[in-house]
Amino acid sequence: MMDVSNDPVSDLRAALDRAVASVRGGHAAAAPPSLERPKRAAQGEFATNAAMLLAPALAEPPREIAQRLCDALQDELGANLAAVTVAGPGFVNLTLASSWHRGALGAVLAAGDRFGAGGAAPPERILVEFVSANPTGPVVAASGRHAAFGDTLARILSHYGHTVGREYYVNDFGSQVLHLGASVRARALGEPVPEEGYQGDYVAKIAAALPDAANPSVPVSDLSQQAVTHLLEEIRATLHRYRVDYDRFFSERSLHEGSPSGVEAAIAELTEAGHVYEHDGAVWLRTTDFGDDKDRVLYRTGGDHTYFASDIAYMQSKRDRGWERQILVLGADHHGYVPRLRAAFASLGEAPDRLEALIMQLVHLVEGDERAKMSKRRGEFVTLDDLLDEIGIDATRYFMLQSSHDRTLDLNLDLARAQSNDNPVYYIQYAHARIHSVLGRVGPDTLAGARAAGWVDAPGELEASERELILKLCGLPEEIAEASLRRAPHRIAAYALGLAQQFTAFYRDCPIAGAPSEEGRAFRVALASATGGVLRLVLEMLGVSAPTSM
RNA sequence: GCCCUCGUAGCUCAAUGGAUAGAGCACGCGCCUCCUAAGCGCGGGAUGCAGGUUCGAUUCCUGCCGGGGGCACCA
Repeated sequence: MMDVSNDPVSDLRAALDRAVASVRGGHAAAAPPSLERPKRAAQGEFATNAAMLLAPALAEPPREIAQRLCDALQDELGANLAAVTVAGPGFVNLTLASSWHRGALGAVLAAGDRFGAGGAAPPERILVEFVSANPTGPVVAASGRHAAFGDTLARILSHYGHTVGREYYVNDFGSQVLHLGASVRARALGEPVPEEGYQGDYVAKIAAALPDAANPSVPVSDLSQQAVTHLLEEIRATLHRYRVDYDRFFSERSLHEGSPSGVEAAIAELTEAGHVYEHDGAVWLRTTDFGDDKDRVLYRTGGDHTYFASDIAYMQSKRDRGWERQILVLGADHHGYVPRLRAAFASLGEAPDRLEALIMQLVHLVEGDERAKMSKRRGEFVTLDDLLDEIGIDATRYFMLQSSHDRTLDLNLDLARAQSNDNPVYYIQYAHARIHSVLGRVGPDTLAGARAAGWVDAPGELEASERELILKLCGLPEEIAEASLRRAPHRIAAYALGLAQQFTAFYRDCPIAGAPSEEGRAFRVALASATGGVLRLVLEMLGVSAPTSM
């Protein structure tokens, strides 16, 4: 559970709940009341719709209920409440006193790197599988979206209190891999690459790197495995450069080894549960029992397993290794596959909602007026490494994370190249560097003293941009919760930009090193320090570096 | 044809039932004796169309239009 004393907004919500309880008597509200930041400054620092929600049950005008709620809030919050008013159709607007803001800053500083952490209720063991591109070529630029999304989602869920694993499912078994091997062999011998093969120049590089490439006594199937191993190392290195590291690269091949193999064990379990039947010489899973629109084949006529069978065995493996929830980050071209996966998951006796498929929309790399085609087989693609060389790791990660995963993303290469300094990520990093610079100016003793000070009883009113910045900082726990619950890393990208903007406004309005009083200087140093810490925290979640000078 | 998904400023994106829809880029005009001008201020500009539910809809529902994707004993 969240440590309530380190989340000022949670404390405020608790006070609101008590006030609402005293007003509503025995009546129940239709929904929990909101407590949110209004868009306009004239509407206070927080607003609640509680009175409007209570109106039907109490059969009274919302504004009258709101007036009683104002009195109850005044009793709850005492001197920490500067103003409370009824507005519009029955909103209650609150403005907090400077003592509240000072206390809130103290709570943020006390929380440190744990600010906004641990809200998950209950914490779960969650496995996030992402990218999982076939190991038949380098990582393409578009996979950078999947990689950044999956990785940052994992970081956010982890901060929120879940136990999170990252896996990459390696399709190292089957005909695509054999095509790769045949292509490498053809390149090594200077022969034309087969129709079904891979044409890219990278195939020639692999051929040059593998001693057995042209050796006729080494069968193509062995060569295929060597090529996969080689490519997998490249993939791992590229993703590591992109700050994406996995707990495990899970081999599909391993599901076919041993006796019984993973696939055999999975199908045995499904058979035991009565979901499997034979028809026309093939073995089928009755996925229509769990919402799919047709049954699916596990073993084809002739005995070959389908990829679906391997996928089921992999889901079983995840389950048996103790993962309570499985998140799959899939490409838009796989969404038709989801109903059968969900049906198979249910057939394994799991609650269907514990398998979540997040469908990523496409990334288009735009160059000039054209969308670059990215086909591995034709060798016409931009690799993730190319993109990182071109616009940098920080800009790539931020750009990929900026938009919601269910929207298509056009990444304009010309723009990214020409205007990389205008990317929002630099603005955020600049705010962080500036904080570091200012804090260096005041010296370590002042900094330590400022951080340790208690602010609650200090006199004096705060400047508007000081209050706004504190409120922005206080918004982090809620953003973490939203980003976690909605699987929406882009919220954190938007928050980071907003926080940087709020800091810049404070920096403009309020001299830090040159504050008029000693007490005010210490307070501003503490505020800048807290902001730097939260910026570092969110940049870390985004996988973007937090430079101390620029 | 059927199914899924997305349409918000010129462009890239925010906003999961709240009040006058927010940023960045681009554009126009102003700001460096001043803790980093990679910055700040001011200005114009947007919810695809039509209904419905609601005190209140960018948000939920229906239809239409437009983009993307999917409808294999392929991988």
